Amino acid sequence: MRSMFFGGTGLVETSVHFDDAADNSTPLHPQLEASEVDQDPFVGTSQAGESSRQRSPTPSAAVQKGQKRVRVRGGKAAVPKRIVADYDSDDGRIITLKQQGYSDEYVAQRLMDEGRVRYVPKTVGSRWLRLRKALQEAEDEKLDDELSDWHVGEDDELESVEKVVDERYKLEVQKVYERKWREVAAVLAEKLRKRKYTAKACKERFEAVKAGNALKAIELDSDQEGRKLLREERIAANKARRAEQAAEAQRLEDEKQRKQEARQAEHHEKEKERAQKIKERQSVKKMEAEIKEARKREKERGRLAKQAKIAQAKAEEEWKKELRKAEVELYRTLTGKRMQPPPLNAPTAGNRKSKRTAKKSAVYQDEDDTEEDEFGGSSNDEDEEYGYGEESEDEVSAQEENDEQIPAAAKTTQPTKAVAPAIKATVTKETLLNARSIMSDAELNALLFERGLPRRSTDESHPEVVARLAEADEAATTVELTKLLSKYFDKGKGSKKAKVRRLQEHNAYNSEAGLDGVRSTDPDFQQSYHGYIGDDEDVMEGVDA
DNA sequence: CCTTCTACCGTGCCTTTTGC
DNA sequence: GCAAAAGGCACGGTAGAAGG
Repeated sequence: MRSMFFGGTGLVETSVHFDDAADNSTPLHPQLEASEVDQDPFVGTSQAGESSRQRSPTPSAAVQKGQKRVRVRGGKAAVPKRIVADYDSDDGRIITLKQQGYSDEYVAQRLMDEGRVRYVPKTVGSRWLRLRKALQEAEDEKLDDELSDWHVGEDDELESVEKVVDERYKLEVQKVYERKWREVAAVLAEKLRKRKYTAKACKERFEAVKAGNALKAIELDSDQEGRKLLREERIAANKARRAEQAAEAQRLEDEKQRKQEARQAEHHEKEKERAQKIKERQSVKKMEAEIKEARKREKERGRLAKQAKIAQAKAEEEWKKELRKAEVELYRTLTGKRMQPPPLNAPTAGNRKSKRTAKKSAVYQDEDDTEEDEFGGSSNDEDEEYGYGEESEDEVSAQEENDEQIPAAAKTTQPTKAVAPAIKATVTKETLLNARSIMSDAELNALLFERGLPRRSTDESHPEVVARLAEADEAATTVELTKLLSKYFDKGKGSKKAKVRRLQEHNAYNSEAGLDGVRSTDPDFQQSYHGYIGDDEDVMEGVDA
């Protein structure tokens, strides 16, 4: 907008104008002027709140001859001054600063700071507006004088520009005309002292009169009946038109409402979908939480089972100690001699175990005491693991010193079955798939002990031990199987075969591997179980699971 | 010379525009 | 939508011309 400020003729040169401020240096009150200039030149706005009129002692005198001004603190007082195109340096300053985009307030302050006139911001704005108008008029005059010759192509340019601008003005012109006819109707009503005709009626009548096709004044028309009919027709037509307009408006309203309802329905549907999705997500989360909880419970169960197993192993160890004591006591009671300890140089656990098992049999056959020295020898790892360690033997030795009576309880804890020497069992595909295949050597040894079976010999493989246990299962009576199952809270129902299978599974599932989820039927396990792969030779080389 | 009238200026209040 | 700036308008006041 400001680029069009002087009708597009560019910025105004402000320096060449006559500076009446300089010329106003002769003050009305020279002494005051001199003192202010010397002591406090152009400084201070302590009277900023006062109006310029109040500050000006004699405005009329100040502007007499057009150039006199009263110098006040912070510049000259504002006094009426004509707006002319041939402006002075104060106005030139205003123009310059405003063209640079400064606010009225800033310009007013700058004028004061520079010791010029003390205008309030509003006056700066007002002068700026009026100066622009005056300068544009001067510029227009100059253009009309100097640049009235049109050049080639400018007519076409003018026509197209006129079209564009005219388009913008059409609506404005229409509005102005409507206002005009409203005013005509109002003034006419004032003149007739009664409001009889609308703006529209005034306009139509005026145009009809001009065109010469207006109806006669009603009083002068002889066809009163025809006029009446005409009026009724007009009323009916207008009524019909209004009804049509109302119908159209109603139709639009209905359409609008229908669209609104459709939008609402769509929105509702989306909300529904969103709610469904949220519900699904919550359901999945709930399920995941349940799975997590189940896993946690399973883990806890495993931990408890492991603890129970350890407790069982400890109990077995205690039981073995008691058994050993009972054996020693019984031997002494029957033979009057001390029982021979196992040989010191027993090569392997398996060997020793089998020998000891044999010895256990010998116990009942009144064995002599030639092996007594061997019994107190060092034990191997396996012995320690299953309660045959030094400690238990020391305990036995300690007991020897005050062994006067055989505890009746000790006798009852002896195995009811005679322990036979280990005879290797045949490994078959069926025994290889036996649930107990997953059990460790130590666990199998414990099981052998628990079942009162001969200990594992050095050359007896893992699958062979499993097969031997399976044979023992088959050999057991159903009553015995039921008793064994009761340890696992199994009521011992079903056929003997079912009982055997369940016993094997209980043993396996409560082993370390079983608690970790390993099963003899797992392909991974079967691949790693050497006894399973290959022919009979391989089977004989079964290793720890 | 005094009074009246008119044009114009400075300013205040309110509205509109602009920039963020 | 809001605040600041600018614009529009009206009013009070003054200078100066005109008339009595």
